[in-house]
Amino acid sequence: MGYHHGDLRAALIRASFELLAESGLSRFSVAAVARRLKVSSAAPYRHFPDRAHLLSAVSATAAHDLREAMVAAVARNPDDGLAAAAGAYVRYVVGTGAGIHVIFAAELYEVADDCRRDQTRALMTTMLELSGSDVRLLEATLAVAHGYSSLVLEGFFTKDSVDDVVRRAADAARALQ
Amino acid sequence: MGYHHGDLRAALIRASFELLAESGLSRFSVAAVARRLKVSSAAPYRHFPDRAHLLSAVSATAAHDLREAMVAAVARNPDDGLAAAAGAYVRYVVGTGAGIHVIFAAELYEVADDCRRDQTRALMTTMLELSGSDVRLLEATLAVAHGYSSLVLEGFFTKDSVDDVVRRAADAARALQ
DNA sequence: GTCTATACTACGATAGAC
DNA sequence: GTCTATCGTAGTATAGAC
Repeated sequence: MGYHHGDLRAALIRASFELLAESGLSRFSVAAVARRLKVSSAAPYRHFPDRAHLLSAVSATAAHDLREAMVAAVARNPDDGLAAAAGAYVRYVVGTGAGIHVIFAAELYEVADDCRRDQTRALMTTMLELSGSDVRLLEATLAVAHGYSSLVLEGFFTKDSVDDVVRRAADAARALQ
Repeated sequence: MGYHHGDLRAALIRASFELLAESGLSRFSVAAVARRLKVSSAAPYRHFPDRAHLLSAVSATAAHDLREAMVAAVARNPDDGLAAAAGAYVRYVVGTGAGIHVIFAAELYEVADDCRRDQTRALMTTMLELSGSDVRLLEATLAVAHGYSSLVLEGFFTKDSVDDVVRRAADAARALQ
């Protein structure tokens, strides 16, 4: 194949995101990621011991980026933080396909990965702070945001722009308070 | 194998539900359903031309049963219909694993199946009526119900009883109105 | 660090016997 | 209507060459 990367590890994570955005978690595979990068199907195993650990690295990155997106959205809307965060969640997940079903995927439960643990904890902590430490409000807001994201990814809102859906999700989140 | 069924077709649909409830759509396969019923992996293909058509029959059954569950819940709570329906959605989906991600699965889009089409249309019509033909309210309520269901199936509420989660989902749905 | 090649598993689907 | 047997495909993962 004769293709060399400066940093295949990082490229694998990037390509994983592309695959998730295009086809979702159900179609994610190490082989498909390798194909996308035009490396052999064995190459990824030099950087990740197995499929679950690659997915774990994706989860950690998604948790980090999602948290950043939410924090930025709150900073832009200080009076409407939680709703803005819900909107940011929808925008991020619709764009990347990497929502809580990836970040907290059941197949990752027994994968020990300190980086992922740190990023997911930081994400949860931030979300809890945004909810004023109201766990019930947090879960309801997360349900709305995840629900809207899923409806988009499932193909329910084919003619609606992402901006519209983000707005409606934020409206729904606001109504919960 | 030497095992004979009176009605393998119906048994396949039932076993598919068991599989969905235990392992979710991602682990669903014709082979696994056949194993569960102790018939050969070829037997299902006498009753369904392919995997998608079996899943389509499951989708039709789920749409029918879910609609019935929602209608019954509304009848028990005439003053609080939409929230009760949202609670019934969560209860049904948590129990069966067959929510909108199964009923409206993308892999079924090009499967022609009049039965499924009728059942999914009836389900959507009923839900729209419950929302007073307010499409925005319907989508928000569905997002909440689907969101809570997903959080349960994803393992977020491990120590909470289903009844509790159903109540909280109904509370959240009520807040949207 | 990447390749080629391969073993193993699982699934979808079909052919032909009974 | 179900079986056994089989083919094709795809994915996970490993061994060994370079």
